[in-house]
Amino acid sequence: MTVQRVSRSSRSTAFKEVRSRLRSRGLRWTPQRRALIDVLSATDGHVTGAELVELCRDRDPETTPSTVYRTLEVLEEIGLVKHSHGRDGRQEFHIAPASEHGHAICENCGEVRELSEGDVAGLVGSLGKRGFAVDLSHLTVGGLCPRCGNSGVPLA
Amino acid sequence: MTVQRVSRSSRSTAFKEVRSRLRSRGLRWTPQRRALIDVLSATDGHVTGAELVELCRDRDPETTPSTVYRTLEVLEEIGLVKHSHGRDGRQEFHIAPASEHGHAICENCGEVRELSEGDVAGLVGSLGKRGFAVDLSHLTVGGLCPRCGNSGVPLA
DNA sequence: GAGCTTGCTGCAAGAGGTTGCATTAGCATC
DNA sequence: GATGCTAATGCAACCTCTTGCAGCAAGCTC
Ligand SMILES: [Mn+2]
Ligand SMILES: [Mn+2]
Ligand SMILES: [Zn+2]
Ligand SMILES: [Zn+2]
Repeated sequence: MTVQRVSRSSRSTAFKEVRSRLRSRGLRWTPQRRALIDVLSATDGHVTGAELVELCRDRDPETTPSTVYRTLEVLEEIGLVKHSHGRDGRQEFHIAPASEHGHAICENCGEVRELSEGDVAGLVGSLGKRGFAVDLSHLTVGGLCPRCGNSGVPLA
Repeated sequence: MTVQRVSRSSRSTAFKEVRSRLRSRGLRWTPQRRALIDVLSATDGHVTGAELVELCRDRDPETTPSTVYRTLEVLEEIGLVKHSHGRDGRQEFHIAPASEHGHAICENCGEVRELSEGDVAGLVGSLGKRGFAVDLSHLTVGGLCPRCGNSGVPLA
């Protein structure tokens, strides 16, 4: 009971924040956007665009993909989500993480691990010296994880 | 004249090499594969899958996308090409490079630069210590190049 | 609450790529 | 040169997005 009350109130707080961030840019608060934000707030980790479309359809079967994808763009502009690209290049979304980070993806089993600052410091510094400003959420590296390294036949 | 004769002969040598590499695996030498290899041998740098389909269609308007993409997979298995993923995650192909390498892509202007061993040494080492074997051709990092860093509005 | 502006939605079409399946055609053998 | 095994092709359908456009509706104003 108490738990539920807390989670409900924290969610509606999150809604108000997003709503005002949209409104301050002249953007609108619509049922479709509310539904997507609701879905996003209930997910952990990485979700693909197609998965988000499905999750929205669970609430409202009328959901249109183009609206979802366009809303995701808007939410990324206001900093609520970040996307990266999984193997095959599919989009994956995070609820805006405390810190941006890159990803390492196993090409055999699909396991995703987040990269630490230390992991990427060399690359960021090296490119930085040449004037290239790295966008951490678009730093993706494929390879084979420890479990797949000896046995697996690489896929992607 | 001399130049042309040399380039023709070096190309047909390349054909024979690929042909025998295919045959030794029980794979076949078809007109469609020959056309694609011909197209690939005439390209420099990075080409997208869709571009290759178009280039093949220039030679043979009957060209089917699925055949091209499947042939690219085969050519990658025998080591003739390597693919990586550009911004938006689209596939890009290289004629098998002397050394594998990662890519940095400007999210504003699309410029691609190849990463040196030094650029990625830290990341490869750091992941390596945790048992993750990096596939260099699937190392892509987005960001803003020197020209776009101050002015441009990021796209992808 | 009615009107108005303009952002948003839904639809249809299209781009890039993948997959299952029936048919075709390499190529090894005779 | 004909036969047969099986790999490769072409087709249709599908997946993940993306884009243009006409109509709809959020939300400001009076
Ligand atoms: Mn790939
Ligand atoms: Mn992207
Ligand atoms: Zn793995
Ligand atoms: Zn640039």
